[in-house]
Amino acid sequence: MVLVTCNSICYLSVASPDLRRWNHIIKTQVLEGNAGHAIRSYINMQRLGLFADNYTFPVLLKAAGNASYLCIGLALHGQTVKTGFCDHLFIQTALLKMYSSLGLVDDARKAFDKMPVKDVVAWNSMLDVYASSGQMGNAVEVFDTMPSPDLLSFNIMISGFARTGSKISAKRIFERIPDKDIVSWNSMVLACMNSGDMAEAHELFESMPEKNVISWNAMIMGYLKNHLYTKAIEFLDKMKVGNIEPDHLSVTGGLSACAHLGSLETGIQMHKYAKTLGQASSPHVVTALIDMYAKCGSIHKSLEVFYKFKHKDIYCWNAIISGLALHGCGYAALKLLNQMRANDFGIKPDDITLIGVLSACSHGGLVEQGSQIFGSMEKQFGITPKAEHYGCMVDLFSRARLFDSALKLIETMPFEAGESILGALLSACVIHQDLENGEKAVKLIVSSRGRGGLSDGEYLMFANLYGSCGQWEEAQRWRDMMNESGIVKTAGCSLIEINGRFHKFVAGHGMQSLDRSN
DNA sequence: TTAGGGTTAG
Repeated sequence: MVLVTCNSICYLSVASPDLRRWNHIIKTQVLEGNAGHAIRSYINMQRLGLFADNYTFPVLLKAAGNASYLCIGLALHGQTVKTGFCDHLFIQTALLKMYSSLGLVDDARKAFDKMPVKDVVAWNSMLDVYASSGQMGNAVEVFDTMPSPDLLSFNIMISGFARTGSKISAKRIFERIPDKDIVSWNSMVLACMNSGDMAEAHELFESMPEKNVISWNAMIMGYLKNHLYTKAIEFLDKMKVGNIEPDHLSVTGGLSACAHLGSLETGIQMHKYAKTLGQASSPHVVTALIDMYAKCGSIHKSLEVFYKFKHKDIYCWNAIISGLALHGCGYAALKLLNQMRANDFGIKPDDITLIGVLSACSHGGLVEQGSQIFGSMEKQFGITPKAEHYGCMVDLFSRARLFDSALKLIETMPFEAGESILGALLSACVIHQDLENGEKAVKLIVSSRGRGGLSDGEYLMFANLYGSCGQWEEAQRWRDMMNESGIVKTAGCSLIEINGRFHKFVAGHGMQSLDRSN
């Protein structure tokens, strides 16, 4: 038998019934992430008169699931029925998983229900389908029915509850495990973090019998999620002192914290540290660097990192375009949009790219260009505008004082105008001291939500609108209404770094110095 | 066969 390789697709030049060889080839291709090659190998195999067996089908079904090949997946399912392999336990489980990967949870359940005999792998696979899609009610039902749950079953349940931020349910399961492993502990820490209970997360973290890099990252990411950025950096520092080497996600978390704090100095140090760790060219880290430099005010450093990086993917492009938007560089953002689509890179913009581009147009006052892109999103980019895109356009029109266009867009859009869209409209009226249009916006907001449904921010914006136009009595009336409704506005505050120290400005209270604490 | 945040307007 002679194997010929062409573009990583294998052909047998001599028709040999060596099915085991083919199974090995297909399996390797799937493991390498080449689902398309695996399917094509299977087609070639069939051309040679060979048929799939109980080793081939699970791998093929996995390939179809991984690559979201719905039609191929359905055809393979049909073949298993025709050939009788659908009675095979492993193939039934593979079918269940394939439907799950295709996002067809109900079909996965059907495959599960059809199984006459279910082993623990089948039960766990069904549990995982529900837990990873956030359907914890169904997961509990399966978990309670299964005959003998193992450690994996318990861990799947905890991670499912962690994802939905259900700390109490997660803990109930956690406490039932006789021999917890590191996955159980890490998932439980995440459950606490995702439900906002940082104290308990910390307590658990301290009492863990062993920790790995994922345990540390769970703490860093948890603090980030809960907006405790300096705490996140503190944990990264502690990793350095301890024996755990931070990985690319630890560094990404640290950079993200710097971005949120606007701390360029710490960000630069973090960049140096990433270099010493050899992670400065990980795609995650590069994206976080581009974002950090832009958010900390240095768009030039941001561009430098972007241009130096050779393997630019959609995340990098989106990060730099959003960064340019933040800095009001409308034309530069448009230029990069064209560059990414050009043959050299050939990357297809997604909905996030377009949010960045539209906001760049908005900040740069490029009304015509923004409108043109928004109008051709479907045709040119194959992207249906979401509420966020409408929000950018309302912002763009409002900033350019084109209130009629903004109002018209709000009236015709297929969504109910949320707080952010109406807020964009209103804040532009405040800036331009435009009482007439501002009142229109107030009426729109009040009528869409009712007076009882107004947020504290909206009450204050109304008051600001009237105040900015010199209507002090009306402004006071809205403030009074806010106080009457029992809303206490949290004081606005901002952090700024001066010579390595953080200073906090709280509205109405001036400046406080801080030592790296929020 | 179970654990982890790269990019998202105002």
